[in-house]
Amino acid sequence: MRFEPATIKDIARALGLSTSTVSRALRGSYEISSETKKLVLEHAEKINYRPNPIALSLKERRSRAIGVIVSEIANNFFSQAINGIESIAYNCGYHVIISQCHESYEREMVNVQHLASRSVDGLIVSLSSESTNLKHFTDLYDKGLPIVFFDRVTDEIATHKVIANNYQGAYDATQHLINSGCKRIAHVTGAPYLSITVERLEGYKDALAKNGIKFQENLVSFSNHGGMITAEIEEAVRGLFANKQKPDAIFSSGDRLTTGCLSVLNKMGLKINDDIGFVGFTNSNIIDLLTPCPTVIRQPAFEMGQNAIELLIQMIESKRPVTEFVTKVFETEMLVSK
Amino acid sequence: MRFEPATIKDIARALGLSTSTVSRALRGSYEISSETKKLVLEHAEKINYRPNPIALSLKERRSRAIGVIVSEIANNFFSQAINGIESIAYNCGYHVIISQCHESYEREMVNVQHLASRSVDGLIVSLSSESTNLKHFTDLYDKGLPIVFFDRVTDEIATHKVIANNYQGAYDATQHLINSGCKRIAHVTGAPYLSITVERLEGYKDALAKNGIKFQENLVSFSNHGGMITAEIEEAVRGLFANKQKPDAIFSSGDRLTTGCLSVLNKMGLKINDDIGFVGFTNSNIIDLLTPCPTVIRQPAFEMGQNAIELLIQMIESKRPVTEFVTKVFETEMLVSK
DNA sequence: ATCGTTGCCGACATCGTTTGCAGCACATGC
DNA sequence: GCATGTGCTGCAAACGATGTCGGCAACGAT
Repeated sequence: MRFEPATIKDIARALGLSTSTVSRALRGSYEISSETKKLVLEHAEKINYRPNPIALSLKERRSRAIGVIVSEIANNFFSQAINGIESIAYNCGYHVIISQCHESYEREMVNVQHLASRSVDGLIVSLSSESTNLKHFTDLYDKGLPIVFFDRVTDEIATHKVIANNYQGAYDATQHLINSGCKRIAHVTGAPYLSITVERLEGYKDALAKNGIKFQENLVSFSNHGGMITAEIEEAVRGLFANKQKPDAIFSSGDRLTTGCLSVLNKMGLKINDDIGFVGFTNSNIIDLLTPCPTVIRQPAFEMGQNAIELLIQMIESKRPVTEFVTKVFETEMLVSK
Repeated sequence: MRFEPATIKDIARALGLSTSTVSRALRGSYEISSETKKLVLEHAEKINYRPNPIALSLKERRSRAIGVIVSEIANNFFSQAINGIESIAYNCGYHVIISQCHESYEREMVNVQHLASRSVDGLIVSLSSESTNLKHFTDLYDKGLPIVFFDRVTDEIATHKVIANNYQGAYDATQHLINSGCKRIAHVTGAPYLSITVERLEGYKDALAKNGIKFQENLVSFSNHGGMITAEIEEAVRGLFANKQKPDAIFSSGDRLTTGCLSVLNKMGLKINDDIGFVGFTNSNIIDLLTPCPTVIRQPAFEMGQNAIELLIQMIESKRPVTEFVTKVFETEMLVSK
């Protein structure tokens, strides 16, 4: 079963013209008589002709498609960011191809190859938890494929980056818990190599230091799968409570980690705010339905997505190689529990 | 700035061979000497050669890409279904291109055109709220483009369909509310033309009838944007409470509608189960964090996605036109509030 | 009558890849 | 010595569209 769309040849044959004439007539070239143009346009309309973008891509060596690689779309932050990306791409005539790596290095590598070989004109990437080796990106980037990183970025590649002010968000979260009287604040976070993990950990540590609270290694728990695996979070949280001095608050660093932590605390019968302080990074839009509603740090995901694609399109459409790169930092917002 | 990957010609030139020989060597044809093969393979590896899929698509008139059109990915049901689609597509060598129509007919039409003209080999579609005219699908379908509908389907096109047992899910939901003692059960649902709306409404009505409760028009509220617009739901819910006899329960029919209703009820200060009965269709995975936790109807979204793509791939790879179509119905699951 | 111009159109190459066919060199069979 | 076979390789066409080049008519100007 095959789908056979009309081609420029069909029109040429039907009208006894050459393909070049038809092609020119369709794009309204001045060298075609208005009579012929009319004929061609009418027949094209009649047989519902659409130019084949595959042929165009081959000819023009560009696909007007851009690839997006995130760990999971079932994550409020990413789905909102993708909406932002799409909103701009759509208006600029670009198609967005979304790819999930499910926090796997292997999968990320395969997806990158797949997208690159599908001739995307550029890539927007948030790194997977497992990505320490970035060769699959540098190889392509060095050959000239434009890449913009967002959220989980890397210092190893000099290009545009779009991130949230993770440091400040984490600082604010921690300070908020301290202001609420918490003293043993645990930190549940993602894979240790990720930029977001490092930055948020910094903010957490600095807030503690500023308030004269000693940082304790055993109050930080890294989850390598970033909350994708429920059992991992459960182990992390229970591990924190196995300390001889239990934490009196948790600061969680990521959408899935936050919902995961809340689930586990719920399962353990601990009430947020009453039994234990809680602040988490999340972009969930039903977080306010929880009673009591936890304090959360929200990232402007939509705007971050928009900014990332704007930068990418700039790179793609730039005549000469881009050498000046920006790192755009968006402020986070703390929604305080009522 | 342009990305220039290595081509078969580069290999041919470097090795003093013709492109045909290189092509055959790369695919291991028996007519190429093992010596030449080795040479070609090694050089291909060295310059990191990848076949250009655009050129392949043009030649083979297929793209090994399938398009998915849903209203929004920021919807638990859809993001889970997409994960199911992806899991199978990935293993079968197909690429998934996701497209959102945001419940807009216009947008759906543009996306379909865009995908079709991008030479996708097939389409998996859940209709938008506004789609009554299906010409953009029938045109393509009649020309031979394989399409599988899921979730929101149509009778107008004879093809494979994958749906949940919406009737039974709605029936169970309503029966559950009746069993809990509710008598004036309101129904907050999506656009009236959608198959899911009709089927769920049927189930709701039949459950009422079976229990000797008279169906009342003014207890049903249709939201044309399916919960995407918060204000619309708020108006819907408040409208229901403006009846002289207020409802004592709400049955909501859709992921975003359910979370939307819960938000509005929360805002109105009404406690689920205590002040008002509630059951809703949703695939949210943090619904159990709500206290009290509402009873929900869950669809096997992942499996539905898997089934849809299996059927689509069957159609695509079938030698002769498919004439026997199945409508696969998946049972829903009711998770009763504890 | 010749030249230049203009208006209109077609032949052909191109993008990267596959594939049917042709051809060459060498070996074997008679 | 000639036909046949076989192992290997190259040529060219094709997929759909664009763009460069050149050609052909008809016209006015010389």
